[in-house]
Amino acid sequence: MTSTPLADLWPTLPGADARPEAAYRLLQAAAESFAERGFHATTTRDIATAAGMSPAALYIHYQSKAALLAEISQAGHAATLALVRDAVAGQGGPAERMRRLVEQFTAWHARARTVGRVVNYELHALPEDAYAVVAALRLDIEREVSTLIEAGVVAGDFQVSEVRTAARAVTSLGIDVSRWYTDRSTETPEELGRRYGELVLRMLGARI
Amino acid sequence: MTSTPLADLWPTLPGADARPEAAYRLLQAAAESFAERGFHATTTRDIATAAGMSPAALYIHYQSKAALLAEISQAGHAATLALVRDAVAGQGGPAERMRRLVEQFTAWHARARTVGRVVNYELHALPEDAYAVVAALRLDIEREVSTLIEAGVVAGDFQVSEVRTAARAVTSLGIDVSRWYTDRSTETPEELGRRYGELVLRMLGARI
DNA sequence: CAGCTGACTAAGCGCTTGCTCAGCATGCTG
DNA sequence: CAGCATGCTGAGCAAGCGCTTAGTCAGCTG
Repeated sequence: MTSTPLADLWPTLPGADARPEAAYRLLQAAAESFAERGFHATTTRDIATAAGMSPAALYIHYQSKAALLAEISQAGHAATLALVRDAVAGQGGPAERMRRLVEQFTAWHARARTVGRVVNYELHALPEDAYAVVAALRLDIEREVSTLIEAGVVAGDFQVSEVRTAARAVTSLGIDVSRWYTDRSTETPEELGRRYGELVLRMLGARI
Repeated sequence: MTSTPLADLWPTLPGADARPEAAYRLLQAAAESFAERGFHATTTRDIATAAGMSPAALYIHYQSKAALLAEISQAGHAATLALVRDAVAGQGGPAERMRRLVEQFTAWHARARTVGRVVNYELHALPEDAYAVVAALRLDIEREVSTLIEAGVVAGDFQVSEVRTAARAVTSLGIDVSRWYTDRSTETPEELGRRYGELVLRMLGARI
């Protein structure tokens, strides 16, 4: 039904963070429904039915419909930030690290487009406190990208006149992938990542 | 309250297409509310109140809440396609025309971000027939951009390995502007357009 | 001035929404 | 085996939804 690797985001095996399998099924159902129809067009009956239970069962595992959204959004943002930090702190010069960042950032937004849509396009539906957490994570992501571009400029590897605008363009390209990428897209997430990596390096005026 | 040039999209002066001022106020209120909260989170009471009338008055001017969305979406898409066609058919070589296209496409998505958000992020809420119209317009936009890139490649002005991917990236950059651009953005729409024009030309490997 | 029209409102209908609650089955614990 | 916690369901409540209806009123027409 979905190709989203939701399993990557939440532990399902027994352990400290383990939760009932039913709670996991609810997360999955909620993410798919939020991504397809949007938060407000999704009913608790939709989610519960897709997870194979009655609407009342949802409230045993989560406080509210919004709590499900908050959980998905926070986990998705945390995963994205981790991915970005990993690339920025990686080996090689600024150009090499930027290429890896874009490849992985892009591939993630294609592969995990279901969660990606919730992460990027359902922010306005978040309760205020969850929004604050998520907004901070988004700022961190943007800052990591800016820092890497700055490093490339200082090293003479990039030629960029406005670092903030360039950082916006880089993250923007990746984020928007979650909007348009579909099952029917001919490029694999990894292929798309490589091509976008190439385009971004040229955009930043990298000497290759 | 809003900086969106909604007035550009619908004739308000007396004439063949003129409509009561109240109908125009409803469009404006609906566009702002759909952009801020999304179609499903917007109530007919929200729209009517913002337009300074009772909920029932909405139905004198429009058949349904969805009809308002369809009108906004179709007018917005038509305006964007016109803008793109204008740039593609303009004077100069492929690079010069591409620069103008990106400048104007980007500036439009910043300036008309309210309508832009409805256009790009409320597609799923459109009735089926309106969606079909709009989907065709979106395909035309993508095709126009692809055609221009193709022309640049043939002329030896661009160096692009995958025309479709490059076209996606170009339109994607512009569309996503309507998501993140706000009143508080330091760049004017025109400044942003010029900077994005520069970035895109480099991305396409243009000899400048 | 009567007759009519178009723009509008107050009231509310039928339905769906998020969420609650009393009760039931299952399986673990002493 | 009693006692109890856990995970769940069926029924349903209060609130809010899109939209309709009956009726008001200003302003134009003959």
